[in-house]
Amino acid sequence: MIKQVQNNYNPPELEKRVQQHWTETDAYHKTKELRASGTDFYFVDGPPYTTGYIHLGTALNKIIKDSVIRFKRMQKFNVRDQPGYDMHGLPIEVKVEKSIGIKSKKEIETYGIDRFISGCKDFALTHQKMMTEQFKELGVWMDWEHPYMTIAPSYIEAAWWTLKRAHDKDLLVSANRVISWCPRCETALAEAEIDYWEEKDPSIYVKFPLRNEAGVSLLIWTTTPWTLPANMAVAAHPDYRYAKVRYHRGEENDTVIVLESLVEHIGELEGWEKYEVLEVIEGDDLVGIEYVPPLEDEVPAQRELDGKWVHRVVPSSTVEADMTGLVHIAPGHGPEDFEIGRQFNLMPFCPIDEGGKFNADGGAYAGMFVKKANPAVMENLRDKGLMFHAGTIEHRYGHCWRCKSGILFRNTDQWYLRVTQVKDLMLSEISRVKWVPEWAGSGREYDWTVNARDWCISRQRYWGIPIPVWTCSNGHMKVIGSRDELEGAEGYRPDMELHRPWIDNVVLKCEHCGEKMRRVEDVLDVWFDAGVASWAQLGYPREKAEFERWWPAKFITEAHDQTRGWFYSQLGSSCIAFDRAPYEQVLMHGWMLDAQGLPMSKSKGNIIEPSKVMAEFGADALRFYLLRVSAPWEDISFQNEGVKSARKTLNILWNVASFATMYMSIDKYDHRGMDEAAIKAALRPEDRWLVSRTEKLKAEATRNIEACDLHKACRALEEFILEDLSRWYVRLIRDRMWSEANDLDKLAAYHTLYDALMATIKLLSPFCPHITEEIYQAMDGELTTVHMSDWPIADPTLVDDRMEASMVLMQELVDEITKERQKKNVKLRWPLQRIVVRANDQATIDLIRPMEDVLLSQANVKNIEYVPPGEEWGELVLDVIPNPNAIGKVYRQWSSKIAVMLKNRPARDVRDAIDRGQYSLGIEGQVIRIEPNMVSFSTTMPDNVIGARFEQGDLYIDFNMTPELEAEGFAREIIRRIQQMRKDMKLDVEEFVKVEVRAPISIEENLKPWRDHIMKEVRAVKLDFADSPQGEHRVGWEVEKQKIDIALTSLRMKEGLRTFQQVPGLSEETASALVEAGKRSFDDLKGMSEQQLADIPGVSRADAKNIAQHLSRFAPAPSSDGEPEDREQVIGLLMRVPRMNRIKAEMLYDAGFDSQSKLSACDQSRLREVEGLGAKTLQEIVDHAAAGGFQKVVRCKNCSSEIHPYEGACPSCGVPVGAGSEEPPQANGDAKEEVKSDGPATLEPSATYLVKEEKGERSYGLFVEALGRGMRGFCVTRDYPLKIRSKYDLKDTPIVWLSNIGKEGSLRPKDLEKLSFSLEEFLSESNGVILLDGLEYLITNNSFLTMLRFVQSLRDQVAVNHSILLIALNPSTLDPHELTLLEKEVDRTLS
RNA sequence: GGGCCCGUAGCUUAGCCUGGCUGGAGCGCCCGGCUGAUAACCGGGAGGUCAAGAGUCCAAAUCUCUUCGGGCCCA
Repeated sequence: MIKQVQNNYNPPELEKRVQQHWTETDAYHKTKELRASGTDFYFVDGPPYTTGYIHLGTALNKIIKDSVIRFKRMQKFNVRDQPGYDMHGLPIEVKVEKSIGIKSKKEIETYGIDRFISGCKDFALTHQKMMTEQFKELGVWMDWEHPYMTIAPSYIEAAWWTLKRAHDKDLLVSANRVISWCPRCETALAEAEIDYWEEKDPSIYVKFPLRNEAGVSLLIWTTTPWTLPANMAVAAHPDYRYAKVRYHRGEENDTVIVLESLVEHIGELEGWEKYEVLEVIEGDDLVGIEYVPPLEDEVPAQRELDGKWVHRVVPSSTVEADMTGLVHIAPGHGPEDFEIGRQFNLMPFCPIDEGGKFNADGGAYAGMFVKKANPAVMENLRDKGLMFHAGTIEHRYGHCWRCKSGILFRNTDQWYLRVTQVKDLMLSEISRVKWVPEWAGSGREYDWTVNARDWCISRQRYWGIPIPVWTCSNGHMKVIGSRDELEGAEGYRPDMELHRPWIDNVVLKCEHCGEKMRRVEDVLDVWFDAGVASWAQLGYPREKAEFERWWPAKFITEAHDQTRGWFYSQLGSSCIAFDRAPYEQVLMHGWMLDAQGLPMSKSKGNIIEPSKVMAEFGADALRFYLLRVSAPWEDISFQNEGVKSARKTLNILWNVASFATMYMSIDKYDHRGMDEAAIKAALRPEDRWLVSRTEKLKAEATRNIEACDLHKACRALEEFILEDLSRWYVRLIRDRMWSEANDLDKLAAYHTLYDALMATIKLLSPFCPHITEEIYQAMDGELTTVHMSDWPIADPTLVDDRMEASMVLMQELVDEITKERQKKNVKLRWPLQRIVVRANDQATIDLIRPMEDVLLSQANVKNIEYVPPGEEWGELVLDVIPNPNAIGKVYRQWSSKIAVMLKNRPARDVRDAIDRGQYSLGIEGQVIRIEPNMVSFSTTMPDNVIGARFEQGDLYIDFNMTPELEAEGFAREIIRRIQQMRKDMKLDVEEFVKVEVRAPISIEENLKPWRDHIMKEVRAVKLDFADSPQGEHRVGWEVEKQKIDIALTSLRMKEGLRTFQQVPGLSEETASALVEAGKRSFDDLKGMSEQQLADIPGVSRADAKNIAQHLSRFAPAPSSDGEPEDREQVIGLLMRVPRMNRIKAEMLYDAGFDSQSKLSACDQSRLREVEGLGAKTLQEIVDHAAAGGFQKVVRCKNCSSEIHPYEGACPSCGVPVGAGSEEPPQANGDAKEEVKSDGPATLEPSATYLVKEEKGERSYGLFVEALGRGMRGFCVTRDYPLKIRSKYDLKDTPIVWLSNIGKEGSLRPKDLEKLSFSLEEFLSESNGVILLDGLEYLITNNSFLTMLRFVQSLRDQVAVNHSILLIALNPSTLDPHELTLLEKEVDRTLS
């Protein structure tokens, strides 16, 4: 059965409910089971690093994955969806170090590696769990119970196996190379682990004197003086030209060798007075020249270095033509230097230890930290006269990604994967993989891989996968590929921890020499962990079958930074292990940036937490926003407004569902029980149109998702929901829904709407899993969850382009008519006699004809007429315009007379004749021939007809009113007013009413023929015309400048039904029997015996017993204190609570809250037991009680007499006390005094005034006058504050400017809380006068009711502390009905 | 410094591949309307140096080049 969805779309609540539904029904597992026999689809989750809370980027990542997985499942694929977590590595080590309070590797070893590793493991597991919870909140469905974790033994084994495989292929090597090194973490770092930022460093030019040519030096440049002690050579470009320059500067003169083209520039650095180029030397000729190392005295080790090329110029084409063109080479301190060193057999001399300090080889600098040695080195150079120039430079320098220490280059022994050996394979694999967007592969990934170097996979750390290499003292090594291979080894147990330090105690026996083999101490680069994910998560190599079944991955998706990360590490390790890429399709997505387009980072403080966004707008809105806003591969600059508008879209979808389910549930519509053939035959053109649109949507959404254009799919869905469904189709079928009969016409509309809505939510469900679920369930979906549905497949035979073209035309015509109506100020409620269409061609008319009904009903027009194509509309008034010049040339003397005669002839005759050739007329017996050049013609519209254009023709709209049309217009106006009043009274849609109307006699006559129609539309059982209408709710309306009073009385049948259905087990039939018998509330049943109840027709004995029991349940008071007090009095007391209405108040009374004391001491848990009481109302009661509302004595707004809390009205003048604003406004017979004078009234304290005026002159006048009497003032205004201040000379009176600009002193119109806070603060000091100008603006931005409440509360505060409130208001900006309500709340109205 | 991507209204964006009508939306702003889907919704208006410059072309937001700015990745 179709159930009505809840009234309001409240995402956080809804999403919680839906997630609970999923848990309770085991929806996730059922969905997976349903697809278990489908085609396998291997999705591999890129594992997020477990450092803590997820950020928006992580959220986006999982949202994309979840959407794709859900989509694939609906397409019947059996998707493998194991989530993963990356849990090893330096970041966690650093966090744990911090938490323990230690800083270095030595301290870790003192602390105990075992304890440290346990800490790391705890950290990783704790954060993994936290992240899982957050992913679940996003609505992501993955196999959360079975994530793959890089710390699991089977995972570690897979990494070992991969390394063994590399070893077997001779791709795993140990080598001494220069690599980046973090001196704090004392470990090697991969390029991916280095952060770069601008930093200041020395920039020095140093002279290297030539050994065999005194007085001549090579000039080199460096930013790292501390590398000079390790200098081994100088590189020159063999193809460049160098100059030997003799320069003079003051006393000093010297000769240096530099690049010829840079002489001038270098001269400027040091301010050479003059210089001469002694010789130009080809770079080639410099090669081999020997120099004296600048620090050979300080670093004695320099003298002991030997080799052919040591301290000589070497050739290198890597030298660039900048700085000096000569490069200092220290093979122990730079990768390029190392390469050159290897080429020329220079040893990589590196006098630096692991902690970044000079060792004994560092001579004079031994023990110094490298950066600290810089000044000492420079000092020494200066002393020796070798410092040519010293400055500083700002450049990008690398830092450890975790601890931010500056990196160094050291040469060390590390383990490498020889990626360079498989590079060609990797490149060809990249070309084979499908990348989205295409350039992610062909551009980025390809370029990155082209530059690939061997991958240093060893780290001198603890928390990582231990490198499975064991060596013996004779240099033999063994690589372990699985735990089985450790079987029997000393210190090995099958269930042991495979991490350090435990694994380090496993000792093997060397197969070659029998010596003990120990594990090398290093652990693996954490990037390698994730690289093996696609087979490690399948348990390979242990679980071969799983691997055969799933591998390789069909689809992966990560952000663009993974080009060098996961995309690459997977590709590399897979090419090594399996000779192919481990994935077939890669979607590269973008990053989340902040609103300014900058990356979010903790240091910038611009992090936006997904949970906060979800709490405000819901996960669905966040998901929809992120997927819709731009192409997946583009970065998203996060805008709160965007999420808000996504929410709005979903809200509209919700409204459509609410609309559909409301009527369908009332009519007990059963979609599956329909006679399809009969429905098909009954479809109206507009129904077939929606069907066509729906089929197109299915095709478009499918195509776009399959192309990974998720944004396009979302946009198509949004467009359909907003334009086709909500703005158009729902509008078209309103009248059909509202009809009472269950005829085929209505069922056809239900059927169409149902199908379209069902298709929409299925198509939307991968993106917004919650809202679609709730609607699906309400629409009586067959399955446990919407996510078990099959993906809708478009039926092209139902697409009807002609119908769509036809509808586009209808929409255009309706728009045109609406626009013209607006210009003429004729509301849509007023019917028009006819429109006339003059189409350019017959085809256009043929498009309009089938949809005439749509056009007429939507434009509220009675008839449509067509002018045959090519002709003019016959009713256009044709005028003849004589051309006196032309006439005068021929008939000079008669020309003016001819003109007059022409104008008086029937214009159509004249034109027809002219069209045939000429027109003749006679003057004084002469025949005058009028030639075509003597006249022209013009047309004008008939009276009250407006011409408009549309794409394919002209349109004439006849605005002439007839008494019949006018009557209908008035009828519709009255209907609207009554509907408004029904709404104010919060009546149920199905409730019946009695209506009394007073209208001017002419209107009354007009209305009489429409009486039945009005009654039907507003569900009235009685409609009378009376001089003084009586009823529960009375309102005076102004309709077309005529006063009309309407009074409404509810029959309260629905209310009664609802009340009686609260009795457990009471059927709807029995409840209506009670209503039939005139009973409306439990009160009406009180005192009745079981017998008396049973005597009511339709009430069985069992029912009677049931009712009696229910009544007695509420008999005892909730607590002993306080006797029940008078029902009306207590109800009156309750009615003052905001959101309260009579039903709720009665319920509370009946539930035992029947005295002032009980109410005042209201107990929340007791209140919660009262069935049918909403959380908000409950809160209002509690707040009201807490504020002493049930005891407060207030003053009458009318006569200022005291009113006690139990009094519903003023004891002296009878004016009712203002109640909660949800209560229907009580009509008030006694009109309040309206002061009609222009002079300033004397403002009385404790009063609130409403000043009705176009401009604020009077209210500001009164305000200034009050200030003049010494009162403190406070001004709230929409006007520019400086202008107001000077115009009224407000001096230092505080002014709050209502404006959206958000500057100081201004207040956004939505920020009511701030406004009321400022006002309260002002009022709390002492009494004063407040001018509130700009209420209209506040109403526009909030809502009328909110502002009414706001005014009420302000008024009450003003009354209490003898202040004055002036409200300036332009009455024309408000609905008369709203104005009335407002006037009732103030003490006096000035106009 | 290099590679890739991006730059269109105050903000978020469509259009660019494949050149051609008045550059299209949403939010925000201003004005108006509607009222049994309604703490909604609808219509209208203002707002554009298509980052800048040059080139190709009859014609450039669109193609090419240069410059500037932003992001990612590298050096």
